[in-house]
Amino acid sequence: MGVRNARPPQPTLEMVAAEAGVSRATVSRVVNGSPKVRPEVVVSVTAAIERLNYVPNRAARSLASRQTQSVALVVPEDMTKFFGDPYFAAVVQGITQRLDESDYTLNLLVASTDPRHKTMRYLRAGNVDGALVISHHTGDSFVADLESTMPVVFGGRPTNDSGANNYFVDVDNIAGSMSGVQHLVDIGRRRIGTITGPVDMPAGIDRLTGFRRVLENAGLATDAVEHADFTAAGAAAATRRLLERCPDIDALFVASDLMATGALGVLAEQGRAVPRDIAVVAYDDSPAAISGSIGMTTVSQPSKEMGFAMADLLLRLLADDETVPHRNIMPTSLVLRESA
Amino acid sequence: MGVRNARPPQPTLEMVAAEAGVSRATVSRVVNGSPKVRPEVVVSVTAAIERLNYVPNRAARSLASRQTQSVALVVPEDMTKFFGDPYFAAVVQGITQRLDESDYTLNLLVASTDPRHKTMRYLRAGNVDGALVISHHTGDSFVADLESTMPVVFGGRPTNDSGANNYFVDVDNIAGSMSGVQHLVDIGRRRIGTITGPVDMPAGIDRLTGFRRVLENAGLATDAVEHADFTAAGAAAATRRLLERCPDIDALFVASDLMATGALGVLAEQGRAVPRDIAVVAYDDSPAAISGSIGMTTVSQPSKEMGFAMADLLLRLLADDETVPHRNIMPTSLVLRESA
DNA sequence: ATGTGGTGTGAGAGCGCTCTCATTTAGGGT
DNA sequence: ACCCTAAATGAGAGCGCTCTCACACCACAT
Repeated sequence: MGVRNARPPQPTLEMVAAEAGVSRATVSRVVNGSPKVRPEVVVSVTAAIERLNYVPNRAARSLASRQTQSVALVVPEDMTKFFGDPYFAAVVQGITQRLDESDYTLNLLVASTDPRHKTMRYLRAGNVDGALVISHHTGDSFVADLESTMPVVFGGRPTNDSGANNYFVDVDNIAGSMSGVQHLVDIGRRRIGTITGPVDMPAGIDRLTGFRRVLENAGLATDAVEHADFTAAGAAAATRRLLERCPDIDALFVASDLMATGALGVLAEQGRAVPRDIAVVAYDDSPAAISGSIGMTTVSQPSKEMGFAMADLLLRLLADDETVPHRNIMPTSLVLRESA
Repeated sequence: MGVRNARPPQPTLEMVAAEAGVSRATVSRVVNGSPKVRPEVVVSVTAAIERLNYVPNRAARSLASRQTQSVALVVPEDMTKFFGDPYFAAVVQGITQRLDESDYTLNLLVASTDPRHKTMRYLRAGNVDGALVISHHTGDSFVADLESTMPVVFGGRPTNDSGANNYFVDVDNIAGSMSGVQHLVDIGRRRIGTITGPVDMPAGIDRLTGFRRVLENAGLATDAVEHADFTAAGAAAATRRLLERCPDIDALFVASDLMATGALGVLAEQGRAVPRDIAVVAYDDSPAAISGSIGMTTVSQPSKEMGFAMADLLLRLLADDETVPHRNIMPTSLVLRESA
């Protein structure tokens, strides 16, 4: 184990109490902002804390209070995917924004392939009071275990939302994708293809459903579908397959901005002009939508606000707020740029 | 505070001990893999643990052992910057790779503007056994406090590396940038400009120093310098300034791949062909170097390996390994692609 | 029989905090 | 003067674990 390179020991509550000439309990009250301490005592205790540069020990505190004041963000994806997609950046930003207003801290658990087990142990070991889960797949069974242990809020409708007792924040992905695809129909496109997200994720499934629904309503073919994995490279490959199979498409609905960057690359490479030859509508309205040489028309979802809402929901759950709604469905809107 | 939505209480060591008919101490030994327990006892205790689905409580453990088995990665940048730059993704990946082999967990602290204080409190509250710091700036005084509290390993030479008792992993940024700039000289460019990183960061300063050194050796002008902030947008603006001030440049050394994407955008926009009109050499060899339409010639640094090395160094420090070297300088190499 | 030296196990004292009570103190009311 | 109440404080029992000892036990040698 090792003796740890010698460090000056941190001051304890006990020491502060001695310094201030009061009991441990009183110092604890001051630290926790209890109203029932005489003002002058508060002052002297605060001074003692200052003098000793005291910081309460988290382990002791959480052992005694059975709370950790921290929450986890569980992301069942590998690092590359997590860092590669600006969508995650936005969500995390929203989450931290809300958390910064509280005194909870965030624990990022990007649980790729193997350490799924390790992550669960970490969570169950009482390291956090609650969890936020984003980008979960059908196969992610660990979620059920998690929910029996602590409050959980999902980003995106959970795959097993049968009981309706899950808490989650989402957009109406079907309506969102419908607005995007409808736009393609409205501008006169008739042979519309799509690059989908993973079909083991609600966001992937629902956006595909929206696509189909619009085309069926319009009496158009719905066979130009290729699946991808929410990565640029995966979308590029899918786009190649699609162009090979359906060379006649005049429009493309891509289930995320990041994937659209991949698709646009292939389109350029094959000499298909956007939007003239092929109009493209993407999804997310993340920075990826405007980083390229051509601005993307995309279904905008308030990713950052969703992160904020998730954290807010969880915090209220942790505060035993009885009034919290189980689901928070946020609005999407179509943002028109150059690609369609 | 709230009573926490009722959850089945987690089993404790005590309960496992009762279940297995041994003492707490023995269960503790089994859990911690002590060799001095009779094999048959190990079996029965393990069975009891399994039966109760026991997971040790981290708070209690760390209170008693004075260790947390987790380390922090402190990044004094805002979220957007952190998520925007693939360099960070690579480093984090390397860190987690090393940590996954151990039983330490990572705590990501992306400490933007305000919560610097909050971060320090978190760290000093004994939440982690040690810290990794990347992307630190001259003004980041909190680092000194940190070092007096726990072992710290830096990614990149610390700004105050006076005492030489800091631990860090880095590349020779001066030599690295020299190799890149020298290449520009070697291919016959004579009016070479640079977009630098922030000059309050060693990586920014050193890469600029390398730039200057090569040009001075070659008897070329070193005035075509514009400062940026390691973001694509910042670099784009700097490139515009530079082209305005020195329209005659025939080569550009950009201090990071991400910044180079911004520079290339401006170059394209202004109709300067790369590499014909302006040859570009970047730095990092991150995915950003190959994601664009033109492959970047770039100074490759082993970002992921550096993350791995940082974590490795810290873990050895935590294990009281006396033999750890204070600094680990890793090699760079020039990767030739199309941009120069 | 007695001693000697392991080796596995249990008892028990904390780790630094919170929180329930009991106790003290001050302030009315009669 | 008295009692009664309310407010401020302290004493002390844990929270679930680790870790130091002391002890019991079993060879094996004397």
